[in-house]
Amino acid sequence: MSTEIHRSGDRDRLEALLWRAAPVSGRTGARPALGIDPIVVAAVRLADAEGLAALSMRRVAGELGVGAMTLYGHVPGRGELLALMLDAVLGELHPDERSVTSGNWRARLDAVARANRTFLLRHPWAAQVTADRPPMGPNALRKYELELRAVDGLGLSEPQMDHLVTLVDGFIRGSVGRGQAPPAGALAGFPTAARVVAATTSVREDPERSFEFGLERLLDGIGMLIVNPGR
Amino acid sequence: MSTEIHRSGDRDRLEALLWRAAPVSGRTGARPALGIDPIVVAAVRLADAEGLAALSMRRVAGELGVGAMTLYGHVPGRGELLALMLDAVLGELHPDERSVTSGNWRARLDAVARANRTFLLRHPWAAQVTADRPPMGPNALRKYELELRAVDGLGLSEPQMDHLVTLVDGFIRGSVGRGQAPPAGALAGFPTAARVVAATTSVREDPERSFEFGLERLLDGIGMLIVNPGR
DNA sequence: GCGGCTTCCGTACGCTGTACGGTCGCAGGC
DNA sequence: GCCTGCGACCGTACAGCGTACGGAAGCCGC
Repeated sequence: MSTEIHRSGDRDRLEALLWRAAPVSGRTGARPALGIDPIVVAAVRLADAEGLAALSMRRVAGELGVGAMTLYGHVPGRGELLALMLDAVLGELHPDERSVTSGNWRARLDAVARANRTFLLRHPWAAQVTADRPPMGPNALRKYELELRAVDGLGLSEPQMDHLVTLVDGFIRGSVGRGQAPPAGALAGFPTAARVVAATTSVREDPERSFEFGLERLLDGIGMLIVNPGR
Repeated sequence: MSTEIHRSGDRDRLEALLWRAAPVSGRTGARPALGIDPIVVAAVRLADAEGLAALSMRRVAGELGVGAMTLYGHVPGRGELLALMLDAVLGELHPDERSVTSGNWRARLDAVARANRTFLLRHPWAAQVTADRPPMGPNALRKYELELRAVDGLGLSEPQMDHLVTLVDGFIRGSVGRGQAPPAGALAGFPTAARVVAATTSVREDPERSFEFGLERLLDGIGMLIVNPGR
C-alpha cells in the first residue's frame, strides 16, 4: 500500500506536476477531460474523510466517475499522488502571512506551532506522507520560507534558523496523536506509573493540555538561545 | 496494508498475547510446534531489514518455514502482530535502568532522549506502528515507568511528569527522519529559504546536529520549569 | 477526408489479508 | 492397545490492491 517512487523518470514527472509545469504542448490529439487538480482534490477529500488506507486508485477514480486506469494518464502512480496531495494541503498553512511574521518572536513561533498543529489534526494522513520524505513542492517551500522568516532577524546563524524551524515542526509532528490510557489493571510493579495514572485520570489528561505544556517548555528553551545566541 | 484491529474479541486476545497469558490450557490435542515468540522475532527481523511494506504474513510464514495460515493460529491478524512486535522491541529500551534514574535530571532526560532516538533509528517501523496507538504491553509500560522515574522527585505534579515524558518522546518521534534538501533550482521567490539553504549546504546540515540542537533547547526549557515549578 | 497523436479504460497479473474447512497427530478414557 | 476427540497445521479461495499492456475512440493539423 505504501508504493514509493521507484522509476527515476517518475521523479522528474512528479517534480513537473508539483510545480504544475505545462506539458510539452505539441497540441494535438484529444484534449484531456480531466486534470491533475480535480484528482488531487478528490483524493484529499477521500483521505480526510476515511484515511490513507481507504485511498485506493480505484476509489479515487470512482469518486470522479472515471475508470481506474485513467488516473495513470495524469499521475505516475499512487506514491506521486500522495506527494501531490501533501503539497496541495500544505497550501492551506499560514493563509495570512503576517500572522507568522509580525509581533515578537514568541508570538510568531506560537502562531507557527498552532497553525501546524491544527493542520495535522485536520489532515492526519499528512504526517504519514511526510514520513516518506517526498520532494518539496511550491507550497512546502512557501511554508519553509514563512517559518524561517518567523525566526529571522533575531541574530541567529542560518543553521540555527533551520534547526529552529525543524525543531518546532518536529515537536508538532511528535505531539499530535499521543497518549493512550494503559489498562488500569496491570499496573502492579509499576509504582510511579500507577501513581501518575491515578492522579491524571481524575484530572482528565487531554492531549490539548499536553500540547500547551510542551509548547511552553519549548518556547522557554528557545528563548534562552535567543537571549544568548552564542550556542 | 494497515489492517487495524476490528473485531472486539481480537482486542482481548491481543491483550492476553501481550502479557503472554497462558492459554486456557485444557491440555489435549496436538501441542503447538510454533509459538508467538518465534513469529514475533522473525517479523521484527524482517521489518528491520526491509521495512513494514515488505512485512506480509506470507513472508513471515516463509521465514519460519511454515504455511501462511499457520500464523493465524497464534496471532489474530497482521495488526495484532504489529502491536506485539512493537512491545517486543520496546523491551530493548533502557537495558540498564540506572542510566535513566541516576545523575541529575538533565543527565537522566538526556539519556532517555538518546536511548529513544537510537531505538527509533534501529527500528524505523516502530514509529509507524506507534501512530496507530496500539494498546500498551508490559514493555511499553516498563518504558513509561522508567521515564517517569527520570522526572520524579523534582517537585513536579503528576500531570507535569506525564506531560514531560510525553514531550520528550514526542520530540524524539518528530526529530527522526527530518530534512530533505529542496531542489536548489526553484528557490526564486523564497529569499530567506535561499539564504539559509546556501549557508547550510556548505556546512553539511546533518540531522544529527539538528537533533543535538533541539535537545539542548528542549532541556533548557524544561530546566526553567524545574527551577520554578509554579507552571 | 485523413493520418497521427493523445486520452480513456477493460483486462489481466501478481500481490495482499484472511475466512473456511480438511487433514492429521497427539492425549486421555477404557 | 485401541478409540475418540480436540487442536494445530495449512491448501484453497475470495475480494481488493497497484499497475502493465494494448485497444478504442476522439480531436487536431493538413
